This record gives sequence, structure tokens and C-alpha cells, in this order.
Amino acid sequence: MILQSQSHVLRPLTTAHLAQTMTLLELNGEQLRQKIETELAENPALEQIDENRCPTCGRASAVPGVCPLCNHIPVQNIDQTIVFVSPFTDFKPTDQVDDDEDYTGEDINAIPEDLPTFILRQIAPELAVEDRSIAAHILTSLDDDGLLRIPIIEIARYHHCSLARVEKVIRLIQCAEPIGTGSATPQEALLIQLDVLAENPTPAFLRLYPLARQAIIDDIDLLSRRAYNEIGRKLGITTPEVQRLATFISENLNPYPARAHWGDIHHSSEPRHNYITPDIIISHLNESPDSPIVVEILSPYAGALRVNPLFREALDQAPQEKAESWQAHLDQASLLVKCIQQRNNTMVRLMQNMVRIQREFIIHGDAYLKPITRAKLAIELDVHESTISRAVAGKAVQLPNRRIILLDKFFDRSLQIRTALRDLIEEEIRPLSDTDLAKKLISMGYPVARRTVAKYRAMEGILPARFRLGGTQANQTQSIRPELGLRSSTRAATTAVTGYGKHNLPRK
DNA sequence: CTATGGCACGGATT
DNA sequence: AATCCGTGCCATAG
Repeated sequence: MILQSQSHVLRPLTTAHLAQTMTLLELNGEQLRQKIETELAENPALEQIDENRCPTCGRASAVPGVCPLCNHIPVQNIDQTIVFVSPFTDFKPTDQVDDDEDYTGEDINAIPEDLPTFILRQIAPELAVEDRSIAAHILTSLDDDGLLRIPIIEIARYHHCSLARVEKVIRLIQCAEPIGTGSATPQEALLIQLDVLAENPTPAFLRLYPLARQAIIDDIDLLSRRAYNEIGRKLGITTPEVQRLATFISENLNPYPARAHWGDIHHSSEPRHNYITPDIIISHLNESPDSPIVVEILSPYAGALRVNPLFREALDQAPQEKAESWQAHLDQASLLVKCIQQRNNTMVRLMQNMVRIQREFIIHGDAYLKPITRAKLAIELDVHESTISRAVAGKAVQLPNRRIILLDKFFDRSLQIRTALRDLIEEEIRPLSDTDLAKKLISMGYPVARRTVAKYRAMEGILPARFRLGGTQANQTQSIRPELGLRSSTRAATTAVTGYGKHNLPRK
């Protein structure tokens, strides 16, 4: 980011300064944007300079030397990593608000209430004005999972309109991010998502598509119980193929659209929304896996921020009675600029280290996450640990594989073991008991107690051994067990509909 | 008797 | 100081 250096007018460090720095660090992109917006509106001393979009590189690929403008970006190249704060952002300026009063960029922490607005904004262009109230009605009737549990006909009756019209609106909503919202059942949501994926098919996908579709329509309950053998029989494919199918489904589809993540979920700390905008984007240069990693820290406002030089000059000729308040404005503005600068600096340093430490994780996935604590990182960065906490809190990162995760996840102590556990169970021939699993994990170098394995299993949404149907030779077991599976669902109600919607363990 | 989930305690983390 | 997390012990289901 390009910030005018105003240090010569800056007052010495004050508690106000420290307080503001910390507060800013805590804010995520959306919140910071609001903050800056109000600040800009209220403080005449603060000025936003418009920067043109980089003509050649757009933004993320703004690597030094590629285009002249990008030379301004503070870029640090730490071996294979490039970290920078992007002056170009995808945040839309708010002037294109085409909608009712209610959008001013809400606090992103206001969780489910945020979803309706989010979707409304997406569909607004295609939505007929007279259908708005219907859309609003639907969106506010969604449950926590993003499903529409009330009968459509009720909505139609309420608005005195045809069912078809309501359905049309619903279809619009379903196609908006997060896809599938507004479906009546998880099953329907899955189908919608599948069909949306079908618009952009890969060869592998085409192969799976008909099977996945049929499996979801006919055997949703079997899927949820992971009764792979039975599904295999009905679909006429082998059990391993069903496994692959199930993996595909759980990685790409989400039965509860409003709940978090695509891809692997299984994470008690993130049953949150996924429609948050990332604050940081990590990608490979040119999308090619061999290139250096580019870490882009998004600035939530276009261009750069600085203290208005005209305002500064004007201060000299300020009328007596105004002088004081003008000076206050000036101070406030330069303080803000300075603090934002500091925030960016911290974020850059943080991400540099993060990427250095977790490179394997970023590239290769969950299994490679190194357990690291905020405290350790704080020592390396030579900052107070609370600084790390603040910087990490509530921010989201987009990984090269397009998945959006919370920055918190980088500090997950057990993720590595959990994925090891998942793999173990994935490959098991016959269901292994928790004790067996614990032994295996220990021999692999993960010291865990049996009790802990059980907890991890639960977190991953994996059924207890006796309800798992192992590989092929478990067939006999399976034929005796179908109802057991059912009964288990009452007891182990923790298992989500498709087994991968995640649940918080009852914790106290 | 064995496998698992619940509760609760203590140490680590934030 | 407040929370989170791994574990041990115990009750219960199979």
C-alpha cells in the first residue's frame, strides 16, 4: 500500500496510538472498510487517492517489474515467497448499492442475519422489483442451515401470487452463493450444487455426475450412514468406487449451505459462514504449482490513504475558533494513516512467517499442518502474543486450492493427527477400534490416548468402529447390520445427514 | 468383558 | 483470568 509518510507531524506515541493500532489489527477486511468509510466521511483531513487498476496485471499478479505501478508496492521476497499488501481490491465501492436501504455493509459478525443481505445483493440484478418482497420473505425464513423449512405454498398464499413465481425466486436464490441455500432439504441442496458444478464439467466430473446424482436421490440415507457396500450393490459399482464417490461428494457439496465450508469441513471452530470475503489470498504465481507462492493481503479500500495536503496548508490560515478542531482532525487522520500502516506491516510479517512455517500445509493440505502456537510465533516475530491473537482473529485466508479457511486453522494443534486418523480409517480393511487406532497412531509418532482418538473421530464425523462397514470382506457384517445403522443414528445423533456436516461436541 | 461416550480435572494456551 | 484441550475414571451399551 502506498501511504504518505507523515511522521514529521506525528505526535509521539500515545496510548491512543497503541489502542488504535491494536483495534485496527483486530478488524477484518470488511470491518476495516467500514471504519475507513466513516472516517473518510467525518474527517476532512483524511483523503483517499484513487489509484487506477493496474493495467497489465490487474492485481494479484502485481509482481515488481511487471508493471510500473506495481513498483510502488512494498514487496518482500523471502526465498520462494512473495508477500505484499495489495492496493487493488475486489471490494466493490459502495456507490453501486442498487438495493433497499438496508445495506450499508453490516458487521460481518452478525452471523446468520448477514446471509439474507448477502444473497439479496447477489440476486438483485436479476430480481424483478415486484418479487423483492417474496425474496425477502424467503430469505428471512431460512433456518440456520440455510434451508427453507416452510412450505412454498405458504409463501405464495401470503403474497397472493402463483407458486411458479415463488419457485422462480427460489431458483434464483439457490444459484447464488452459497449455492443451494433456500432448498427444502439437504438432499435438494446437494442436487442443486451438483448441477451447478455440472455447468463447468471436467472429464472426471462427468464420469461421477450421473452416479452422484442417483446416489443422492435414491440413497441419501445410505450415504449418510456410509453404507458403501449397499450403495455399491444398488448402483452396480464396487465399494472402493463408492468410496471415491462419497469423497467427491463430501469434498464438493455441502448439505447445509449456510454452514461453512466447501471441501473438508470437520472443524468445530468453523461451523461458520463461508461467504465471508477473504482478507488474505494465497496463490501460486500464474496458477502454476511450481511458481513461487504469492500472498496477497487485501486492503479493503481502493487506492491509498493519506492526510490531505491541502488541508494541512489550510490549517495555517485557519480562523482562530476553528484552529483547534482542525488540528484535532489532522491528528486523528495522521494517526489513522500511521496505524493502518502499522497494521499492514504486522500482517505482512505475520504472513511471511506463517507461509514459511506452513508452506507444506498450504500446498499439500491438512496432513502437513505443523502444530504451532501463537506464542511461539510471537517470539519469532518479537511481538507480544496478544498481537498475534488480534491479527489472527476473525480473518479468512483463501488457499491456492480456492478453499477459504479461517486464519485460526493455522494454529490448530490437532488437525495433523486428525487427518492421519482419517486416512487410517479410510484405508482400514476391517473396522479398527479406538484402541487399535490409538496404537497405530502412536507407532506413527503421534502420541494420543485412546480417549482422544474417540474425540477426534467424533470431530471428523466418523462413526464408531462397530457401525463402520469396513472393506469388501465386511459384507457379512453388513448384511446383518442394516438396522443397527439406523439405531445408531438415534444414539449417535452426532452424525450429520451425510456424515460430514460437522457438529460441535457437547462441550462444557 | 470390551468399546465408547460423559464428566470433570489440570495443564497449556490465549 | 478465562478458555481450550487432552486424559483418566466410570457408567452403560453391546
